[in-house]
Amino acid sequence: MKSDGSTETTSVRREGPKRSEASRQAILSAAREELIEHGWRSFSPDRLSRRAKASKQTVYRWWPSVAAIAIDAAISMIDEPVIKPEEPVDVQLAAFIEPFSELARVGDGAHLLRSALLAASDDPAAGEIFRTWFNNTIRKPMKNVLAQAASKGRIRRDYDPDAVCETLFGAVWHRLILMRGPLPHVLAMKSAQAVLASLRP
Amino acid sequence: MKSDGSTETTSVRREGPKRSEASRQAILSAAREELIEHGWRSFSPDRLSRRAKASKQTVYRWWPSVAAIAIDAAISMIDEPVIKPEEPVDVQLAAFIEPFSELARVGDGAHLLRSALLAASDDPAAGEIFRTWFNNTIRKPMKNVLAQAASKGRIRRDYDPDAVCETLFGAVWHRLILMRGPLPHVLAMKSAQAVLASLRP
Amino acid sequence: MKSDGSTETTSVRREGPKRSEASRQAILSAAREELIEHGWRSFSPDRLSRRAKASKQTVYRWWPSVAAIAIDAAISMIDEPVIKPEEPVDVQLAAFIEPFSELARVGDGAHLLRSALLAASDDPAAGEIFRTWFNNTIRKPMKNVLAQAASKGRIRRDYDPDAVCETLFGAVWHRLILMRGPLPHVLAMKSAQAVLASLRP
Amino acid sequence: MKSDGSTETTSVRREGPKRSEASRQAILSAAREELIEHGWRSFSPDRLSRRAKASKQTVYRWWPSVAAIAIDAAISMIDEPVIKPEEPVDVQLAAFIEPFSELARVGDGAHLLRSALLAASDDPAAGEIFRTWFNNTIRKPMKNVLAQAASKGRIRRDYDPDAVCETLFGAVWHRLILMRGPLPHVLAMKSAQAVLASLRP
DNA sequence: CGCTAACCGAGACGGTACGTCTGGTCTTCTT
DNA sequence: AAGAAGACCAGACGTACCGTCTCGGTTAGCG
Repeated sequence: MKSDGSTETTSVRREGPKRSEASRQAILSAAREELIEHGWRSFSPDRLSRRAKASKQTVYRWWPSVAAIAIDAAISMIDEPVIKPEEPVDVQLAAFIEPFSELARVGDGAHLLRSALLAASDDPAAGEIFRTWFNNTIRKPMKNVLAQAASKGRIRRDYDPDAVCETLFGAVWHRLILMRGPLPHVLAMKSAQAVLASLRP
Repeated sequence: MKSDGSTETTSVRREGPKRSEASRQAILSAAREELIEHGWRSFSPDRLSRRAKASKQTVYRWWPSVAAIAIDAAISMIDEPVIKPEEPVDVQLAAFIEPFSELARVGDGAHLLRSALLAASDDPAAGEIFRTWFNNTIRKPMKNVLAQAASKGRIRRDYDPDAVCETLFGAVWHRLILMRGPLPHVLAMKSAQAVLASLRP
Repeated sequence: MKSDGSTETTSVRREGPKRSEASRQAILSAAREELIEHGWRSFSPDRLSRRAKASKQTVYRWWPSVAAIAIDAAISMIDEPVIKPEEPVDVQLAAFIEPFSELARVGDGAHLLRSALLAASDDPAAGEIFRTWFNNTIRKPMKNVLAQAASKGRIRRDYDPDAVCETLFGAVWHRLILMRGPLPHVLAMKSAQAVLASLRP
Repeated sequence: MKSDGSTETTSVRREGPKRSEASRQAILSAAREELIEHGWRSFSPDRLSRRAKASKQTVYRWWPSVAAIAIDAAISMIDEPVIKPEEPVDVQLAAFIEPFSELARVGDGAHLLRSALLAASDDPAAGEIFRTWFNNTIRKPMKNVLAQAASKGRIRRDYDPDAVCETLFGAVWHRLILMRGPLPHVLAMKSAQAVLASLRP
């Protein structure tokens, strides 16, 4: 997630005070608490600014929408997947899901995650933020893993990488959003193995 | 959208201290329009009752929550899946997805569907309504189909029916909720075949 | 306050296509309680009919407005003044005020009286009902008393009867409506004597 | 009715986190119109804020109750009585009533006045506001006038100042609230003279 | 070292929505 | 025909929230 944008080397002179990092953190932190307590539909800038002891002006100055805050707040809690090329393919695929199920397991992480996904779905612009992040963090690396596997002959050559991604994460959304069920540790491996089973060369 | 509407012989009839079917239909119809125009987060009982020319009292009298209305409004647009036991298993499985992708293809059906899913996720009680419907309409019949297929030796005996359901519909949710992408006609068959490929005996 | 209530030997009898006296009494009685509890501005036909176990239809059928009910409910509690021609003029004049201050002294009578006066003032039509009653019960008899007194030479011949009435009851309204003060027993006599003092022949 | 209104040089200025005087005036002005058009019982914060183009929040922020607004709106239209000690006592007493009958004579002033009095009677807290104003503006100054007159031997020494006030204004209330009659110019002097007649030394 | 500009918390503003209660009307069923 | 019951549309209730605006104070860096 692009948070501050410190690359302003060109002509746009930023005179005077700079963005308060303390305020930014307070708002994101308050956002997490608010999303967990009240959910996405009742996520209100008013309560947010009150809880963060920040003025509404400050909130509106730095985020394009409340949905963007929700996504920002949640994404910053999801670790980057750690892929080790030397491991078997199923383990590598499962590694993409791990950060999600890990967050969903601790405390009210599932609620936070769900709220952010709802925000991404509700607000098209904010959804674009999420999709960009998802593409960079999940979809592209996964494509690489699959390409590698295919070149080694582990899976069929006529596989559809997007369909694989869809299937793997579809199960996550199904449990998280619709079923409000848990994301047990084994889910990642079971999904990965099922997908691979359908891709046997 | 309007299914019967045949009773409107005179101008605007009221039928006394019984629930008015005309009012119910007007509210559901207005709900569909509101969800499509404004989305779930801005789905307001105020605007709904104004559009339906119904009093808010009437809305609150007959539905436990706005989320319940959203789900009611969407579910009533989803046709029951038509399963023909004599057809191949992949066709039967695809038939469960068909009603969804069919609705998503016409007009703003996708938006309506997405809004209802958000409602189901936002409001736990309303989510229960959706889950009950999903269980009766999709999950249980699908279990029967799978059991039949297993008894005929078409698929492995150690299959997990919930995982199959999860995988099949996960792709739908992924496209509908997160990617805001289309649900092309072939998706149903492709998903069904991929799932079956992983269940080869 | 409950005037009949004795006929309720069986449960709740209904007596067909005549106006139900039981219903009328129940409504008036409930009206008194409602006016005392909630005051005029919050006097609601809804609560009234609920408390009286009468349908709103019945209320609207027999009274032209809620204000009329309030006045009806209060007036029926005010005794007719008892005038004895053989007594001194000041006693006779004071006798007109007595029923008011008597009602105001018992329980929440002052509140009931005040509410009815507000109703009479708020609703012009209902005000007319009150004025008619006041004219017949107070103003005309008082005029007779004054004419008698004048013919006996007790007061000046150029008195203005309406001004006398106005002065006597003005003090009552002042205390009752604006000051929310008590109407002590001596007030009637003091007012009467003050008025007479200004009419000495 | 509009007293200054001169500050509106630019279109509609807002002046930040201080109370907006423009808003206050708009609300009081709208309140006067609403009270005249609909009376006290139908005086609704909803319509008031709509007419004043002010938000309901703003109304509730600055007034403790709707009744308080009604009283504020009316009182601000009643001029302070102008008492000249060198004039006869009856003229001085009449001067207290003059501002009331003056307001009642112009346009719908009587309706406005009546509505405010009903508000004062309906709401005990708001009534207290009115009583405080009445005490400071009418009762205390009148006591001074009477004390002066008594010390000069114009009236009896054993007069009751509250009874005098009650009698003088009782006639006003009687006409204004109950009889819905006019407050002719002569009323003030006639009442004053009648009261004084009963106080002859 | 004072000026200026962007920052910040605070909060008033006109609006809209919340879920509940009420106002009058109407309809059905019961007596 | 009268009455109890209650559904209906309309809209008021007081509170909470929306996004915009203005205030007064603070802080950086340029002149």
